Amino acid sequence: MASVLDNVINLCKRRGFVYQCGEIYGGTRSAWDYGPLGVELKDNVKRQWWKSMVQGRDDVVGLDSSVILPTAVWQASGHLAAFVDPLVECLSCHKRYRQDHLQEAYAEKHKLDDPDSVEMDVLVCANCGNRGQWTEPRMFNGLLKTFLGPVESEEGLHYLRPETAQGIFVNFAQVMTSSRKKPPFGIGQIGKSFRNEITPGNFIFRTREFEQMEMEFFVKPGEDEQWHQYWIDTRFNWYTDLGVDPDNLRLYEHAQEKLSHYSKRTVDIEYRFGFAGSEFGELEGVANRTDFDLGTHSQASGQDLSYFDQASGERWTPYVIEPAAGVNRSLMAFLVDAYTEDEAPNTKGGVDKRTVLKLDPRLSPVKAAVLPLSRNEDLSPKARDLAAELRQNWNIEFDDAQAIGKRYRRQDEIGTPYCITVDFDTLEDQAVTIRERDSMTQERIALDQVTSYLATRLVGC
RNA sequence: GCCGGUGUAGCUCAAUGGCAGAGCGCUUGCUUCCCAAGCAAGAUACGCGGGUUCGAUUCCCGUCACCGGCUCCA
Repeated sequence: MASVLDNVINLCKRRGFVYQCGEIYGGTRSAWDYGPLGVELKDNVKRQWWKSMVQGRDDVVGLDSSVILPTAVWQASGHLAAFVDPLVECLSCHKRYRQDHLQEAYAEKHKLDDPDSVEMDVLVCANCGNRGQWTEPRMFNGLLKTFLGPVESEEGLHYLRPETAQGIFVNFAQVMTSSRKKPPFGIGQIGKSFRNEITPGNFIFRTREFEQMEMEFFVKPGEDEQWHQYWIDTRFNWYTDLGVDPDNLRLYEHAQEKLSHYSKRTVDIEYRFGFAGSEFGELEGVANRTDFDLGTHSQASGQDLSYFDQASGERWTPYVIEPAAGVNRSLMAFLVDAYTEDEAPNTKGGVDKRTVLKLDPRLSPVKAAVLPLSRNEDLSPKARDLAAELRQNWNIEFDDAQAIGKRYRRQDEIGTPYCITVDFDTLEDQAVTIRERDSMTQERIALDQVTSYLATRLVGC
């Protein structure tokens, strides 16, 4: 039995939302390419985020910082140390473990204070029961390396960012003064990040190249906990406002001892993707990063990144609340949540399956399709003219191939909210039939009113 | 990276050590055609490399990719 997730993946490949990267050369894992419909959808997701998180708010400004930063940034941020994990492998069954996890588990069980002192030859493989048979630990680095400059040497070693956040922290003081903002305020940014994941997988869910929508919100210490809750709620509502069923969303509170090196508290927003192993998958983490980042960058760079509060005469380093969302993951969640299979009557008196993407129109890759009732020397040009007019404002498809019913279904499948039919009566009454996707209701609208008809219904697109 | 599984058309699946098949989809034409209609025509596949063989999509080896697990978290 194919799951909704399988159906969505299939639809994505079939209709050109997502292609496998480098497929003609056998493909590569790590990344995916977005086709004609995929790029529209992804762009719409990003635009909606930007509108609600940056443009729509007086207390947030935007930024676009670079992928490559000075190596010192990653030194200070802790990523060079924290993104490296020691891995060991059981010589008997070849199962792999993180060495520090094994040591911690052993130390806890035997009430030892120092996990680092636990020798490998006492550790037992949980999978096969073999004791003390391990490979030497190998360091696994999660950062992608590249070499800058004419000669490939260690001096040219740089890293691609594993998160966009650091670009915000290092620009904090400049943005604050040039935009004349003061805490509480935020800096938002959308961009690509890179992580050398051990196992990419679950379609576009985990990849080595991915896109993030991050916002760092700077607040006065002591006010951080209220703001943290505010952003958890605000971000949860963003998904439901764009049509995601709240029953398919949940909040996941990170255990205290498993928090990232920078975080005091993190709450994830997860979606019920229906993965084989774990049903839910993370869309977004909302973290309280405290003053960790500005603090370490102040210290390492020698630049003062604190804020002088004139009202109270105090100087403090802001705390940071970070809602960090995955573009590709949320795109996937919107698709899975919108996917429905209706039953619709057909001309033969039977019932057909109708696949409909019930996407919010703001996310739909195509806003309307213009369909002449049949391919005809009078109807097709008339319809092309209308499509050209509407294209000034929206992404519009024109389709006159094959039967009209089939064309409606094709549009339903990609989530197009409106289908506009030019028929033989149009030549007489200068009006068209507009059919709405979910209700399948039809209205007769004068040709010169079509733009304003759509404009009132496609608000925010 | 390791363990297990899988690679045939856009999709879902057949068959075969000797010319590669279907359904759906797609393209073109015809039909005044409003919810996957009909008729006709057409395009498209054995993941890649090597070996065995007179001959390999089929058997063997390697490789690449995908799926499931380990590790990760946007």
